[in-house]
Amino acid sequence: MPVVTLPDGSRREFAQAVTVAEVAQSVGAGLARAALAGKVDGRLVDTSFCVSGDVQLAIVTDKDREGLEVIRHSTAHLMAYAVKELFPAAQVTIGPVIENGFYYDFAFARPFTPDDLAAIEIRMGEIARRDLPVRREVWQRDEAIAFFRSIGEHYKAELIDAIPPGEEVSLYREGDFVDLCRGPHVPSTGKLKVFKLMKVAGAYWRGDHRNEQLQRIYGTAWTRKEDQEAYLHMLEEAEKRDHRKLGRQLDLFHLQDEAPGMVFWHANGWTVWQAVEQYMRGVYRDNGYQEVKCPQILDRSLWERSGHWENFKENMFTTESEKREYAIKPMNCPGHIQIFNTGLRSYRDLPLRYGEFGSCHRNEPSGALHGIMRVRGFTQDDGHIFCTEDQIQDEVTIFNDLVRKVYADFGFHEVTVKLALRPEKRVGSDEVWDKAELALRAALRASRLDWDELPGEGAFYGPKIEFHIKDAIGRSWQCGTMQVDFSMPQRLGAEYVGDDNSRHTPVMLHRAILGSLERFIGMLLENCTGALPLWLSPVQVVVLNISEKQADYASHVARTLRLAGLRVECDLRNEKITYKIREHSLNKLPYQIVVGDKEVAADLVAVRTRGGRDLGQMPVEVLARQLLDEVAARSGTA
RNA sequence: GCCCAUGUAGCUCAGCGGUAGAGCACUCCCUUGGUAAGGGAGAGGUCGACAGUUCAAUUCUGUCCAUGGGCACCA
Repeated sequence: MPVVTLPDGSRREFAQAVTVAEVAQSVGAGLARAALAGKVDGRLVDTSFCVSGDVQLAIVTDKDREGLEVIRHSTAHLMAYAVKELFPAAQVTIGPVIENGFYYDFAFARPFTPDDLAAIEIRMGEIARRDLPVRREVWQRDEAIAFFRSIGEHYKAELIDAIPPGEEVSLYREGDFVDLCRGPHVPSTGKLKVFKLMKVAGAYWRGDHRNEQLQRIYGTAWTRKEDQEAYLHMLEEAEKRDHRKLGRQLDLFHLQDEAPGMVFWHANGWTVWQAVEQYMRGVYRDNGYQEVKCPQILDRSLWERSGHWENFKENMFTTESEKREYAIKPMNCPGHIQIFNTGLRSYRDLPLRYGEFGSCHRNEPSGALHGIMRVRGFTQDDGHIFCTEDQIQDEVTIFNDLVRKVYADFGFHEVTVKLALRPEKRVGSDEVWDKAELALRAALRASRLDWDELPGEGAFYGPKIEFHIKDAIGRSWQCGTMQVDFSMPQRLGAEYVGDDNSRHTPVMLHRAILGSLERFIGMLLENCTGALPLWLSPVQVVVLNISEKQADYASHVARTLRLAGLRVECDLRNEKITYKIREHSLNKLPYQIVVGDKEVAADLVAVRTRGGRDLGQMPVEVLARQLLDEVAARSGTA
């Protein structure tokens, strides 16, 4: 006699075992129609799930987040069904839910074309309208494997083979389509109404590039048509925030065919760069770093000793001269160790912190390049801290706080933190890795940060904390990082004399706050849609004359503001004031000063912001002071 | 590197087996105008590169290069 407790606390008693659907029906016909799944004692199940004992039960509908996930998962199956109907020779593999939708990977002899996608989407709609019931079946694993082999689904057979013994093998059947799946799914295909196929892409079987490449079809699915439209609209809007578009519009930088992955910084972009770099130089200065600068090119033997050659030679640019082979530096750490090694260091010198704006080159795979976010020539705000084991946690904790302060100054408040743990290919003993990973966890806890752990994603010499920021369309990019390294100092012979008067190897912390200046500036642009805060704007103020008569006065105003330390332009073109204002506003120029006869007569300036806010008339000295305050505060501009 | 798509004027894009078109930007002229586009005229392109098919290729085919979206990679 099961007693079912609903989320509102009400209890229902049943004479015998009941399904989730029947419980929903007992509450009301409307709820029964809306039911997509159930949540029994916190576990998501099908509406056909049978409740035999006393449980907490919630009926999941399209109002619930889980309901949307079930819809997306079932839509992935619907797509696989449609693909199998249209292309029986295609093999199905996996089809998970992802943010905003789902994908499904297929093995098929020829590529799916955009026309195929359109046909698949139409067929999906037809199958959905058939309103086929979706039924769960539990199979014996050997039978399931034999079954999928018999219908030519070899990937599915392989997947079942990999399910741990003792775990249930569940299949879902809708119409003629049967798929291995943990579930749950919607009760029938008629629940799937709002979806759209987005794109086709290649993807490796089991995510391994040594395996065959499958074809992945991405789709989006929603509970309501309006939600899908809003999502598609959001994507369109996000395109306008693309840093590549903004870079062109605002005349910041460009890339061209002759230099793939290397940036041409224009005067405006370089001004932004300098504002960022000078700010970071202050961060070095105020936080106990010594700024240094190392050679661009170093002998191959050094990279062999550091371990970089073995791990990354394919991705290093090399050059040779007089029978010596060199590598263009992909990293700054070996250079910093060379500086460390020039003197006999004492434990009293530690922690010793070096910082560099290090220009690095890496021959990244062509497919990895992305605007200025992922490039081949880039500049890191790279630092290395030489310290003792006892100092690690403090240094990492201080760094964690510093990163968040710097990000806040740049207007980033949503930062996700990840901890990448030992990879398969690594140097150093397990004992050393245990120590390094524990140290980073302890520091993260001390900084009261939440983090996700990424097994196998660490650097070859140590684990790393990663600070991620999202771009305009929600892709996550690593910017800051903190890495503990017990190996490289030893490999490159770094030593200090301890208080016991004997030699020790220091620990090395690799750290960057921005990561690469290129990427960080790209993120900045997308984050503010090109409307940079005043302190970072390439041109902060433009002075506009209404007609020729005020040209001298306008020049005088511009000169005054420039002498006050602002970046100022004067626009004396023979154009209407409305025309000039429109153009500078589109260029996101923060402050526009209008001077006409009235301002000349009163010795004032009329000020407006790029957002169209009228700040009225004021003496130019007052304006200068206000703007300098805004620069100092690093705040945004309307 | 792999899969798919794309590459035409400075930018955004249309077009087509018979050697190219729009809007904006640019130059000149008129206009001296008070807070997001005043009017007129003009100039500008070996249609990404190289091969092939063809009487004829920007258009069709192939290779390469680059870009975009994914995958893989990311010290």
